[in-house]
Amino acid sequence: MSKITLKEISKILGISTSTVSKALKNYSDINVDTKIRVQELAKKHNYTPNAFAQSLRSRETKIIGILVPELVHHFFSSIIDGAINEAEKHGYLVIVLQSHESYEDEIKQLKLLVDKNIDGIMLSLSDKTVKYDHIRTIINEGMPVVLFDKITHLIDCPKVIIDDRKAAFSATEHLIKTGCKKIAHITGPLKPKTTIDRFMGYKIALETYNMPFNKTLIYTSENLSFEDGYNLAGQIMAEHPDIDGIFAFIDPVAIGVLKRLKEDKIKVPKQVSIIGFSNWFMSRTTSPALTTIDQPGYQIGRNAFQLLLKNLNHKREGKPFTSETVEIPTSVIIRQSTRAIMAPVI
Amino acid sequence: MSKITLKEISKILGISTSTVSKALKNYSDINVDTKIRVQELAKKHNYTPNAFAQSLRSRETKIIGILVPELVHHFFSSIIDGAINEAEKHGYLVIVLQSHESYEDEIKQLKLLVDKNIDGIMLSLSDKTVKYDHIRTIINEGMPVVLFDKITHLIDCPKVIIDDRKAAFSATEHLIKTGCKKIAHITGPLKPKTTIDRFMGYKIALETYNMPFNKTLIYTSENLSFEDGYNLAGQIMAEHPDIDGIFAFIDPVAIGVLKRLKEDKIKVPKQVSIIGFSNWFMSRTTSPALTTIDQPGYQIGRNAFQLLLKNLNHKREGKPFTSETVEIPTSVIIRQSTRAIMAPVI
DNA sequence: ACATTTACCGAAAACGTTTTCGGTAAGTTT
DNA sequence: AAACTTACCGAAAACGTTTTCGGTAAATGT
Repeated sequence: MSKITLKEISKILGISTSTVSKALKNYSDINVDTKIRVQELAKKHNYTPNAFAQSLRSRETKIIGILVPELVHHFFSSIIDGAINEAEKHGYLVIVLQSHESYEDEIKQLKLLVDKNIDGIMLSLSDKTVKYDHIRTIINEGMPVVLFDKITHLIDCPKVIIDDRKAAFSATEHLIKTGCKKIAHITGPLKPKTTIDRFMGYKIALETYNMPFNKTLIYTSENLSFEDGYNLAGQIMAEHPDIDGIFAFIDPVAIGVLKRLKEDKIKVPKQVSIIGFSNWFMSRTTSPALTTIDQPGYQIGRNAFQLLLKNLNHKREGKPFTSETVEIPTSVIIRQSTRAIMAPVI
Repeated sequence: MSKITLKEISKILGISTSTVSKALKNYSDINVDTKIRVQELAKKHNYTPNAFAQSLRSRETKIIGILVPELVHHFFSSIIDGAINEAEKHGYLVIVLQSHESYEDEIKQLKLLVDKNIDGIMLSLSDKTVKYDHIRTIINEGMPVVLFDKITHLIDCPKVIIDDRKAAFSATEHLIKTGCKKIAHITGPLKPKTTIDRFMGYKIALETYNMPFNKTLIYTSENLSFEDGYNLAGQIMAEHPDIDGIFAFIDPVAIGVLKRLKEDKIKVPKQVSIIGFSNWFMSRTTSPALTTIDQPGYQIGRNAFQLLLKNLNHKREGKPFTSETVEIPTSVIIRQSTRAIMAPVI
């Protein structure tokens, strides 16, 4: 019942396996009649080449790996979605792994992928990763690697990113332009680059619009959770009752804030405007719906695979790897948790 | 720079590849000194066996495939999360594919997996799938397959499910027990088994509690979207202003309903109770937070892999496949969109 | 009639591993 | 001293595919 091989076909037809192989691949030095006989028999028995044997010879699996910190996450699953679909178009399958934001796991999972001889790796770094030799080693051994979203510039390889600083600038700018005078920022765990970038975007926006930067307006959410937002909102309004804008690191936190403010009878956006980050699915379902920053995960995944593919081809052709960085634009999704724009609308 | 092989080790040490192979695998007919020499050299050069070559011999890849209708979906990504983690524990990697709810894609993706000679498949059927020969064929050719969530009993293989009917019964029962007298049900697209099961659970609950079943209280959401819920809520309240409970097929629909009722100044749960299904992440972030049914995706994934593993082993040992069905229990997550239980609490 | 081209096919090696089946040399038993 | 173990190692085949390099026979050119 199991699959037929070249050898079996050759035996049935009384010809050599080389001829069968060539007939199926339409080599020019095979008689048309022979080709037809072979191809018909192959079709009849539903011949498909044995992938192991092909890989063993070609040293290619047509499988890539993708390692993300967490899979159950709208942003990352969108990226994977984009990558899988793009990969499929080019005949590649995708193994998905998670580092669970652990440096050790990241190393372990990468080793699993390398040992399986997959063709390339798409990688988003864990928050804990601050050393990069494990990745450099892999690249030096000839494995094409593309970094996306959680990246470091200390590794020389293609990268796909969004400009967090620019996006955070836009978010803060939106609050300013809609009339906010005193804006708090809920930031994330200290180390990751995204935390710093979003904070910097916030700060630069204030400076650009000649607004004072006040350190006490920075609050930290350790877990980036709904609950964190809920609790911090209470603290913020207690310490700074005159606040009129909050820029949260990420949507769930913003939604926690929103819920708390509503419970405390603080009008959103009349008294306090709220802007989130990431455009999670649920952000359009809150009341009022949450203004936020859209991070196009699907496109990031698509682009990352395309960069990977380029290097897969380079490798096959013996060319050196590229290491370009692609920036995917973000946009402000204006909903009802911020006030209407005051400047004349075009 | 690339990986060292048995042959190269054997050349360096001046012994045969067979000896090297056996030394690394601790065969008893190899001298201890030789073993040590081989193992040290292997470690020094970071030897890892070539996976293709192993697979070619053993006919095993240690890779499984998982095919879901959509990846970007909290429920499915949780399932995949559970499957990946469980698989990893047993040395398996996971290729993820999507059918995008298309019958043709399902066939195509399954073929990709089969052609790659992966060891087994975890599958959740697309909504469009009503014929199952493509799956039966795969199983008959010896591929271990496990069905989960979107299943059919017309295929003889292991299955992991939740009892939708029972869960829907509990949901409706909860509304009844908290005092609802006239309950509408928003159902999904007609064909899928889940739609029918949840509808049946609703209906049976009504009958059980001697409440009339009224056909006009059944509304259909084609897209199972937030927007559908939003719009249907308006329709429902217009046609049945005296309704006091709504059981929605799935959380986003319920949240759409919630938002609309709030906009229409209808008190939830005072005037109308709402219960959803699936316990999406966002359901605890709404105000009032949504009462819903928890479907433990992670556990489903875990269990499905365990069943698959059992058959992977059976296959290796030449035993026939099992075909047990595991039911994962659901639970009602009581939040604020339904009233407090009236009966004495135990 | 001989030389040369063309058309077609197959042997063989290679990818890297695993395992069976001997085989040799040393040591042990009668 | 002959027979027999034991300890250790290697040759070889197998998994299935791909591609190079000839090789043979027929067809064509002088």
